[in-house]
Amino acid sequence: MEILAKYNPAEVEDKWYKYWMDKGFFHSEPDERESYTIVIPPPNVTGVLHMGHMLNNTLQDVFIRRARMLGKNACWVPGTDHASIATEAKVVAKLKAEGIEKNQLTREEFLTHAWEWKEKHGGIILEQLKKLGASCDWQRTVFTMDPALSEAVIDTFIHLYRKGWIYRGIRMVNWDPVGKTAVSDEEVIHKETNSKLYYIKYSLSQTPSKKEGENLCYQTVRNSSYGLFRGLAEGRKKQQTEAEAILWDCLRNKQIDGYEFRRQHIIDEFIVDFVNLEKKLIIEVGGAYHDKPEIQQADELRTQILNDLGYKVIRFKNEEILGNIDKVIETISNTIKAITPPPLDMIRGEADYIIIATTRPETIMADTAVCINPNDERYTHLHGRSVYIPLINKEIPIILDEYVTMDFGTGCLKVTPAHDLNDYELGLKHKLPVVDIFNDDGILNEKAQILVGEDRFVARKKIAKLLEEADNLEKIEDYKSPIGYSERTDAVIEPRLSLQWFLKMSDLAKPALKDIVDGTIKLIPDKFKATYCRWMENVHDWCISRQLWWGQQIPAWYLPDGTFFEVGKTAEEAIGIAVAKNNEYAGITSDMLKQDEDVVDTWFSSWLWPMSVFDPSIFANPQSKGNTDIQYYYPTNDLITAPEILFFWVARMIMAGHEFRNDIPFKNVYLTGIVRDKLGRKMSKSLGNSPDPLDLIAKYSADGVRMGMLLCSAAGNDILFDESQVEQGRNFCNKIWNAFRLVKGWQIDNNTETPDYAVKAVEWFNATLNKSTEKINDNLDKYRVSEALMLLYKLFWDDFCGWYLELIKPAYGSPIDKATYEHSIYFFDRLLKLLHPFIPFITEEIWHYLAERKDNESIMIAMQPNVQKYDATIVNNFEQARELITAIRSIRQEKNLNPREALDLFIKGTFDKSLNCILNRLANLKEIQFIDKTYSEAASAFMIGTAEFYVPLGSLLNVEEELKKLIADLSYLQGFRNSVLKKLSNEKFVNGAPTQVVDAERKKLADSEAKIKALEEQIARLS
RNA sequence: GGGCCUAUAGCUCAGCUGGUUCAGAGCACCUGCCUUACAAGCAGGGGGUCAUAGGUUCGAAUCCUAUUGGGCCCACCA
Repeated sequence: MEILAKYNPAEVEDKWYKYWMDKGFFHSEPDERESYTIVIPPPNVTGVLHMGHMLNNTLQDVFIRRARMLGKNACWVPGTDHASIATEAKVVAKLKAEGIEKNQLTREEFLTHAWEWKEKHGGIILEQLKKLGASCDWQRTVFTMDPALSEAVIDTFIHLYRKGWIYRGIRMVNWDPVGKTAVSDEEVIHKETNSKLYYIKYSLSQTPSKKEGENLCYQTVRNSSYGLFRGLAEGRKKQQTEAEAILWDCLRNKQIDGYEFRRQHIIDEFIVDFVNLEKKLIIEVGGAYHDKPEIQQADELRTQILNDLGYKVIRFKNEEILGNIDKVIETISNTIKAITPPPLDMIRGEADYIIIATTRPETIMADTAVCINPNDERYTHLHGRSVYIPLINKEIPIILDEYVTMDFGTGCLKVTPAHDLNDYELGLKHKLPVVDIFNDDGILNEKAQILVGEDRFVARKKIAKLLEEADNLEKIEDYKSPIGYSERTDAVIEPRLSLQWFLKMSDLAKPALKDIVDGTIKLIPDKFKATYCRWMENVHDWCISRQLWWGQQIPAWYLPDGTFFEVGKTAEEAIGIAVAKNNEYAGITSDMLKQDEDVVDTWFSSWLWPMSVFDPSIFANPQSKGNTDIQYYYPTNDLITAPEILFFWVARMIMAGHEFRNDIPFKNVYLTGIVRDKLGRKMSKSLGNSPDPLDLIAKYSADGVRMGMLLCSAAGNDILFDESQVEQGRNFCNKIWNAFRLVKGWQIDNNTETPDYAVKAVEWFNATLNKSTEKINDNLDKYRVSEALMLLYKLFWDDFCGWYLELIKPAYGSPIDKATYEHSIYFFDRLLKLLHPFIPFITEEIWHYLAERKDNESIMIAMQPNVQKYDATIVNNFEQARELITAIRSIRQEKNLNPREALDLFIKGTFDKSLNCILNRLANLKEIQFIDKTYSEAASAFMIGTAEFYVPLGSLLNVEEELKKLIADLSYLQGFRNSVLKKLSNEKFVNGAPTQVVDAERKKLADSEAKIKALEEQIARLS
């Protein structure tokens, strides 16, 4: 048999993958064994493999391969997701590049293109997974738009609709103007974005012009009276509240011949109580202060100024209003009739506008109110008034709501119910109309009146200019604010009202919450539990419709006039149901009905995944037991996925599991981290910081890449990926190969007796192998994959190669005895089996060389040997010898001794004599003597545990240095002993701590004292 | 703004029930070696006040509180 000096992964990996496939080792059928099932988180059908997939799928493969080797019937179901938005976007882009617009095509034509695209590009990612070594049951490969699975989605829709959980409603949705579809909250990414805050003047009157200097002649008078007036404002307010309220009730309801009054208007810095701007009539309500002469004087001045401004002023005392309101109204009515209306442009005032701050000036045309906080004292005069939208001069009311933050912007908020979620809610509360000025692609429509046909962002720039020209733009500030972007198209999300289908979540969420709370389903790591629970407690209804073509078309039917008719799998079914409910529909025929244009959200198919991959027929009849597959494989065991989709996939699968199977979909959810680059940035195409996994495989082998990923992948923690880790993985594979070459290169001599050292080495490695296997299994059972792998790494590299093989390897050209050889092969075999789930290819390759294999054999279906009992003292004694050898090598290095020169060794204390052969072999010793007194010659002395060791060095010994070392050791030990003493002399400790701990401390004390004694003797000897 | 997680060697991280497996691993680094499996290697070595400040305890990297970094999720103040 010829073994290559250099391991050739590319060839080997392809060879064995093909072998596994040909032999059908990946395939699973239900049998009497315990099942172990994983369903793949289906990657996008048109996606390509990225580092996140690599990590995720490597982990799945490790779990699956391990389960298989533990004798379970392991089944890993692969498949792809149709990913409606992402795929449709790609197809649209591809068509566009060919000069075809989507809107030129019919639905059927478009879908033909989409399917063609899917056939061509779909499943590339699955082929890539094969390169990685994924042991998926490819015969079971599923696609979320396979006919049966699509039908399952439709059945689910119908089932939930009949249950009353799916409804249609107008909602504010996140609109993607590029994808022209609604997206779920989860698909919106909020990014801090640089924008601008526009301060826009909204006029309080239709002709807001203030001619500078016109009123200058009144300046002096005004100042004197105004100050006085303001000083009394507080007292006035209290006394008049009631009277004003009564009067306002009448005026507001246009009880005076339909004339409109405004309350607390400012005219030339005077706050007047009520004013009719059209007729320029001011009504003042007054109280007791009128008696004071200086106030009467001020009032007269005030009236005079107002008169000069063209206003007619009438006054009522509080008592008059409270006494006989009818008479008051009559007086007002008579007065107003007598007034000839002045031209509108005469109306003016100093603060004849308010300023609102907005980041979206292009939506002002859709404003239907301006909102202020009722507690905002700056604006009390605006209560009940209205303003005019600049440029289009549309009057909108000022409304009051505590929702408005007083200290943000100007404290005035423009309310645009059609284009902002909060404004929408505010609009609902205040019964405001909704004006939608955007088309579905974000272009302004005719309702905007101006800038019709412009894109929203172009309109923003243009309107700023228009506002500036009209003197309506106060200022522009730079501003950072979080903006929602579509996850799929990266377009800025436009909040938009539309008619969508929703799924009621409250009832579905309850059992799914309970499963996680009580641990029926375990999250690994469980730090995600809290987040999960909060989300499930505050779950929102799920908008399940998408304005796309690629996906499962919603089975709802509409009458020719567009009104909703009925839900049904087919038009005929819908008619049947509708007619049964209402005989009036008897005349409807299927060709009159039109199916809903929209498809369901992709997750509305993915949430069925753990069931639909096995038996998609159960959704038509949720009571059915389902086929053998689903009965055998469901619930699945582990789900390995990313925490970012915990909510919109994992949680929903749990919900669907309860709804359709009355059972959980999986027992454990292993959450991987996000793969980041060295600098901690998320790997992404746009950053270009993600290596191509296939390039990495080509460079470092699949085994190497798997190993590199796994070494740094503690569950739930993000992993900072660095190529050096993959390099380490490759180096490890190389190490295994070389170890194998060594072992396989030996000549076996049946007649040679096993040397002592080999007997000892075998004895020790056997024990240490079992001990490590136990630890590795324990870690794997707890999903500590990276730790398990690191233990294995050290077991192979350090223990097996560094010590075992070094010990037993015969001199060059000499043969090895049969027993040792066979033991070595046995160890190698066990190591390979332990390693196989992590690095499947090289282990398979070597395993086949290791012994004669039959045609159908493979390490991947071999059983993991059971851990055998081992003698811990063997491991411990060997450990002592190992430390001793290291110490001797260290002395050699320090003293610069020729490694070929043999040294003597004196031992005082406990040491397993039978290991002398090991010392001789690895430390090149002449003589090993046991003594019971401190060694008195010039020697380097050191301790391992309580045993003392001396390496005579004669004149080479540097007494001063040696002393220094010993004294340093001594002082450390003394400090250590003192701390232990302190503990032991503390009654609280002795009484309070568990006896084990106290005993351990006692032993520490005894040991340290023995050591101190020995050190003191050594120091005495040298000095 | 609300919540959660996190801070340990130059880097990436273990450290599980507070106590000799408590200060660890791998990588990187330094020194010496091309020794017949392996320089993608071998042998040896130096690195840390466990973020800061308090507290609980006989005893704290570990538990509590606060502060300060870092991250994530939710909510969006126009």
